Order: sequence, then structure tokens, then C-alpha cells
Amino acid sequence: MSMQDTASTGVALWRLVADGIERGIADGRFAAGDKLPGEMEIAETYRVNRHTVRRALAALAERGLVRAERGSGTYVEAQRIAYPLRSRTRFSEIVGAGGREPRGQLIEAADDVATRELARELGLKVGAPLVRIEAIRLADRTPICVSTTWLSAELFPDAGSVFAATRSMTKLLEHFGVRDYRRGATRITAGIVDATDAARLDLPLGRPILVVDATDHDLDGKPLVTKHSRFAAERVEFLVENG
Amino acid sequence: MSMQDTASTGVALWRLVADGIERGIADGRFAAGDKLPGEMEIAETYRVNRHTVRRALAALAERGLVRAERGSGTYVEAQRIAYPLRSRTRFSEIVGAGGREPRGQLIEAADDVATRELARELGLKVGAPLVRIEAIRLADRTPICVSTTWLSAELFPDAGSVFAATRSMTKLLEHFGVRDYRRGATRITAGIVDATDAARLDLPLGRPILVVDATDHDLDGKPLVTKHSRFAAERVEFLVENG
DNA sequence: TGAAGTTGTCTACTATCATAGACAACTTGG
DNA sequence: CCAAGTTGTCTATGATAGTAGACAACTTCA
Repeated sequence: MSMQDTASTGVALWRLVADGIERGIADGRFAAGDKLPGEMEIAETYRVNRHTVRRALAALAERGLVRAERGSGTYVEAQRIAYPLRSRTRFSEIVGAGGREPRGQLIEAADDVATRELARELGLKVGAPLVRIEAIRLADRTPICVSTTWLSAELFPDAGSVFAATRSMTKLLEHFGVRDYRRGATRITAGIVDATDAARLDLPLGRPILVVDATDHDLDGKPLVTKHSRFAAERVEFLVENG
Repeated sequence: MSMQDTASTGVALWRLVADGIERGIADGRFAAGDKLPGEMEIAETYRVNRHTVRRALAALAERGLVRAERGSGTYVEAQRIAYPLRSRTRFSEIVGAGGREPRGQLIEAADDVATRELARELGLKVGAPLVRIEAIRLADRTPICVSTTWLSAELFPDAGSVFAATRSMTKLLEHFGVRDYRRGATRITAGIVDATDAARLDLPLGRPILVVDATDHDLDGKPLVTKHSRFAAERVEFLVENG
């Protein structure tokens, strides 16, 4: 393999190496935490220069798939889903961008009434009728988070059954004519998973969770839904845009 | 789209353009004989320099998918299947790689005896018992070639019925324990289709055919099968590796 | 015949790809 | 502590990718 390949195929050599390593991670040849072969050894197996291997590893590291430790080796990262926190964040887009298949699943939909906090977040009166949706979201077959979502029962009648059919909050809102929405201020805390969430997230008891409270608004700033989500901390990593 | 894309993805820009045009040909947006948009127009639609478009078109032309006519335009070629002649050539892989579905079909299987030529090719004695298989191979629904294959009746008992069931020479050999095989020297000539082949290839009389004689060997060099294939010249194009 | 539009070819420039070698910085294990 | 092995960084070189502009050669059509 040489520069000729790039010329004839239009695919850079380092990309082929990176794809090969990524396939190795994907099909379990290299498990999370494993040490990859040394750069020299990789270079020999792919018959390329060590610098080309480094270019490939750098690309994988930038995506968070591997982590290089000077003097020791390069290791497969515990695969956390990078979850950028922006005003426009869609679970399906984030998970899909990582090459995983996003899925949503309804656990329970029930009527509820607004507490003082919920009423303030949603701009409603205390005791106003709400729909509460408990849902779980997965990447491929791994549960990522469980979330409790509250919507005004008057603005979104039958929201539960719509979510059950569409399995997507974005599509639910679309169904009610909301074309776009933004995430408002997001509060992030951490805690220990409780028994019911542990079962739903397929987590051992005592593991840490990331708790996210957020309210989505339409483009005019009117509150639409407010959520209380619990993420399996070992499976996700929030990225705050620095700028 | 800019040079940044190449850097970040490892896929050359011209490759993306070439793939886009090829997809257009594959899904019928550009039919055989059609004139492609001018290089300038393609450059604008892909937001790329004209030279980059030319690189893409050159790659497609080299594979025989398009043909440029100076002063007039670039046209989609009558689609010939590119058939690389290597030591390891499998009809199904070649056709499958072109996005077409390979099929094989048994016409006739009969007992035969080795002539002097066949005996020499297969390393047998003159008059040794052989199985002769007449088969036709198609891509999608288009007949590509008819071939006559001879095997030793002693080494491959009942080869005819095995081929009828598997419709693949590779699988037939697998059935008899041959895990891999290589093509030896290949003789290529041309001729005019005869009446029986014309009917089988769905060709008008008088059309040219490519005649290929080859013998496959196992990895130890022992002859396995010898073939006499007739390809519809207008539907295929052999690629000889230059190196 | 001539103008417009097409592909072919040339030069020039910058950035990236890939290779090569050397050495520094660091970790691990004896 | 030392040696071996690992990743990080630097310089250097040549080939390729992509952009840019200009002009030649050719075809088509009015």
C-alpha cells in the first residue's frame, strides 16, 4: 500500500487505517479499556509509516474512541456518547452522528397536576392539568437515559399516545404544529441511581447518574415541555461549547 | 465543500464528485448515451473547481463509465461490466461489486472424456473421465457469458448436480473441500457468436464475443477445472492489471 | 461563416498526504 | 536506578489534491 492508493481511490491512507482500527473496536476485537498494539506494530500490519498511523489514531482520539498515554500505549476509551449541550440538541441527531441507532421507548404516560416548580417552568398555574411521560432512550441496544417529561394537557391533548406512536419528542411537537424549538437553561447535577431507574438503565445499584433538568421553548420563548432526565454517567459525556 | 473536507474525512473531493455522478448513472438519472452536464455546471452544483470535476470524470472515464467528446460534451457509456483479470477472480464478486446481482444457471451437465488438450490442462490422461458443465452467468437479468467447464469425474463425482444446486463454481469447489483457488494463465481471443451461444446470450447473430480459456488451480498448483467461456463483448470489458 | 459552448492543456500556487529519521518525554518492569 | 518500550515532537522531502486563470481545439447551431 502506498500513496498510489490515494491517487487511484481518492481515500487517504490514514483513513483506511482509522477505519480498520474502528472496525476492530466495533466488532469487539479491541474492547473498551484494551491497549491497542503499538504504533510501530500497527504501522507494520498496515504496511504504512508510523506517522500515518499517528494521523489515524489522532482522528480516532478526536472522536473520543481512543486515548493515547505517553510512554504507555493507546487505549480504547470507555465508549461514552459525546452529548453537546447546545440550545438545539436532539437526542436522535447526537446518537445518530455517532454511528449508533437512536431509539425511544415509552414506559408510562399519565395525567398529573402542576406543582409550584412545574408551574413556574411551564408558565402555568399551580394545579394546572399536565401529561407526564416516562421514557427511556437507547443507542443501539444500550439504555442511555430515562426521562420524565411534563407537558400542558390543554396545549398537547393526548400527548402520551402520540409519543407512544412516534417515539420521539421532536415528532410529538411536530404533530402539534411546533416546527422548531430551543432548549433553555439546563441544570446538571449528579446523583446515585435509584432502584427503578437502575432497572430501566440496566445499571447496578449505586452507580452515578447525571441528572439534567431543562425546559424547551418555542422560538417565541413560550415554554413547551420541561424534562427531568437521568443519564447513566458511564455511558455519556456532556460537551459544553467553549466559545 | 473545501479542502477542509479532505483533511477531516480522508476522502478526496474528486472522489465525492465521482461517486455522485456514478450514483446518478446507477439510479438512472443519467441513462446510457445521455450527455452529462458541462464540466462548469457540474463544478457549480458541487461547488468545486472545474479541474476537480475533470479529475472525477477522468476516473469515471478510466473505468469506462463515461466518454468525453471534445467540443461536444461527456456522455454516459454503454455500461460494460469491468472484469479485472487477476489470479483470484470470482464472477460473483466482480458483478456484485458493480451493484448488480450475479446469477448462475446450469444449461447442461454431461459426461465427457479428456481430449489431448483437456488432458494436458487438467494433468490427466487422454480419455480420462470428465464432467462437462455448460452454464450461463448473468448480471441482474442480462446474460454476460456462457461457459463450458470440465472437471475430473473422479475428483469431483456428481459435479453436475452439485453445480445445479449451488449455481456457483466457487461453492461447488467448496463442497469438495477446495477452500481457495487461483486462476492460472488466461488466454483471451475474440470471435463471432454462433447460433446456440447467440440464443443463450440473447445476442443478435454476427456480434463479437470474447473467448476466454483458463484453468483454475488449487493453492498447491494442482489443476482443478478448465473453462472455455464466451462473453458478450458489448457487455463486458476485461481489465488487465498493469504492474 | 461566425459566435457560443464544450473539452483539452498548460502554468502557477498552496495545503495536505505520506514517508523518513532523529530525539525527547514518559511508563513499565526487573 | 536502568533498560526497554511507548507516545510526542521536530525537521525534511516528494507526491498528490485542490484552486485559479488562461488559452487552444473542437462541435454545434443559427
